[in-house]
Amino acid sequence: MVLELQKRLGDAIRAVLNEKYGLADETVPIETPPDLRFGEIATPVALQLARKLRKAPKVIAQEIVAALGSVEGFAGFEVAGAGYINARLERSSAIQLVVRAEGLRPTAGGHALVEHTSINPNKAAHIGHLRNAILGDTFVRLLRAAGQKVDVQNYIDNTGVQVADVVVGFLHVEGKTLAQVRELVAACERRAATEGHKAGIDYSCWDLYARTSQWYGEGSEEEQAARKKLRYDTLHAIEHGGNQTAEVAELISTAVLKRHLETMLRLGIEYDFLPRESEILHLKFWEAAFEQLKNSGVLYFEEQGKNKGCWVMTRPGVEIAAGETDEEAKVIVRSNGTVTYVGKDIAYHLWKFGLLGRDFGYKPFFRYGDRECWISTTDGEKEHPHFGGATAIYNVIDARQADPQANVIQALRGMGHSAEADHYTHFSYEMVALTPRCAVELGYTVAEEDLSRPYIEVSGRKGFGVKADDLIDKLIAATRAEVDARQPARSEAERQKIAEQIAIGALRYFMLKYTRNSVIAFDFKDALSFEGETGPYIQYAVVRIRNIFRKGETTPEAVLAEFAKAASQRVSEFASQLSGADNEDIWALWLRAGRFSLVLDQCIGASEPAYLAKHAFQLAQEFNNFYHKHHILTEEDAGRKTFLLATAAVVLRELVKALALLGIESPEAM
RNA sequence: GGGCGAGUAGCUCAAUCGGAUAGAGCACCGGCCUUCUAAGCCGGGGGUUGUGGGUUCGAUUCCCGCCUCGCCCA
Repeated sequence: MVLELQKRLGDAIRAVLNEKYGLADETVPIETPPDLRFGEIATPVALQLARKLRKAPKVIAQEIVAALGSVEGFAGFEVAGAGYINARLERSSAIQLVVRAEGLRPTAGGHALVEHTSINPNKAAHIGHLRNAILGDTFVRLLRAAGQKVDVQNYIDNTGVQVADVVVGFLHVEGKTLAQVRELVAACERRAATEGHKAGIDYSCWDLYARTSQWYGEGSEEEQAARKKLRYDTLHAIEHGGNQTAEVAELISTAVLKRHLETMLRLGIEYDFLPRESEILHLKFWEAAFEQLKNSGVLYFEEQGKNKGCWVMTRPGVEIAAGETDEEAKVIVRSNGTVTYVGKDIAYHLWKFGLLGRDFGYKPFFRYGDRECWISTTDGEKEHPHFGGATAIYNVIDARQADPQANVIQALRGMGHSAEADHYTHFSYEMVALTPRCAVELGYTVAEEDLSRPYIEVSGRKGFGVKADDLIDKLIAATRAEVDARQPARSEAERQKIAEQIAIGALRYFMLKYTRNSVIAFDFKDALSFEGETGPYIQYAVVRIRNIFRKGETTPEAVLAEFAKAASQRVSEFASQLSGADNEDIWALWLRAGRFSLVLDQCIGASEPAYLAKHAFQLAQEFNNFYHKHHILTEEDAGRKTFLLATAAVVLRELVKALALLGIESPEAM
């Protein structure tokens, strides 16, 4: 409702500016005033025009208001402050728009591809991965709510150095054979089925990875050199494929990947397709991309300087005189012929936009009940869904990867794919670190100089961090204890379900309340909090509303249907329910409820889910205020009671909708 | 050395393209459960927005210098 009326006001003012002053295409900033006494929508447009028109801002504002006349949906306009134009809405018609949930749908169409999670399949997922997956999954939900077709991908680097390290661990630190690793993987799966995910292969790999990383640095210089060689020989064997080492890597990475999918499923996170590095290598994506890069002149062969013998990338705006070399140029193919990570990433992104001319093979990998998650393979099934060929892509990748991401975009642009480069979004976010206190609490030894720092970076290599499943378990245990105390009459299964809903709500909200470029200094005290600005606070507001309808023996749907039917005859009654100082909070609540499409628009425009998290919290907060001030079920005036019930019903609908987009369920009881 | 990000209340964070009195949560202090659930509500103290300049009718926001911290690259 608010978005629609903002747009209408902006259009009306632009028309006035055009007619009255001959100003075409003037941007009209639309704002929300700091207080309801200034109206509901405002613009400082007169302030910015003062110099151009050489008139006092107040005079311009008055002229615009006079020329505006009446605008549908608005009760009036006034000039305030230094020259603001404040608009007041026609409240009774505005609430009808809110009841009907009318708003501008953001332009639908387009095929978006969101890549998130992308955990190295060599150890258990940790809290940093949770932030990535929750941000990505929430953004997928937002895009879909805006009417876009979205494919969700989780890129799997199953041939990288991290996987190689656990393979070295199994084969050379622990001295296992392929058959023994196969048996271990199977044993872990059996044990995890009965003992829970702590018995999973990802947990054993967590420790082994840390041990192996340490092992590389131990022993004499000769031993260390031999171990380093072993590491790279293992990596190359895995990349090449078709040998026992690669088979171990395949076993481990596949088993760990399955665990990751299970962990994420606990949070309601699902994927459509899992493209793997092994297929990017074996299906020779790079070779196809290399030809295109050479032909388009993006890559050139360096004849001299420190990058002699490498294929490097031209840099926009950098002129290299004849005989000179660009020492800062990005190396894509090293002088020994190996391709850098950025090179392979360029090939992969050409595929994402349907520009590579090659495709993966596909086979089903993981079942979500009603649908299948597919994985890449060299020889796939004949019948499969089509992935790739997107018109817009979003890569949920942490801020440390900003440079390589920029390099890929630069390569696409250099190849002439400027439309694709424009629709390539590095959905960047900062890391999740641990507070020193939290690290000490977990039993890690923290260096003296680190104790005074605000946070310490987690490190999989050191085995330093909080595992995702451990955190989820801890949250469920805490919520379960509370639910058991509050809901003794409910069944075991019901209590468990509610506890899980609250725990996941707390976790997802915690990861979404911070804007993306803020480092989260993780602490159990904050993450296990269920009060104040948290998921459970919002869920609690939902439960309160549901209780009102339960005790009132009616439903939100019935109330809203009746309300909508009678609306046209009751305009003046609504107006009186919403006027007067005592009702200002009720109007504020309706207004907040009507902001949804505006917030959705802003979230997508800024790639920032935190705005919706904040919106949901504010709506819940204003509802709690309303809840204490107006007692609905004991209201004696029937018309008033219906009006209050309709208010609660609309807030319920908006809260449930917003929570669902944040991936948070709304419990029946708490 | 170069690049990117950050610095706002005791702590953790917001602040819609430069806009009206810089807002929340936590913590602290004081109230509110015989009512639709207190995982809640109300009230209170808390700020030279790192620092020095500049642009502007107006700067937490934009520009320049400096300081501190983090990350990436060489």
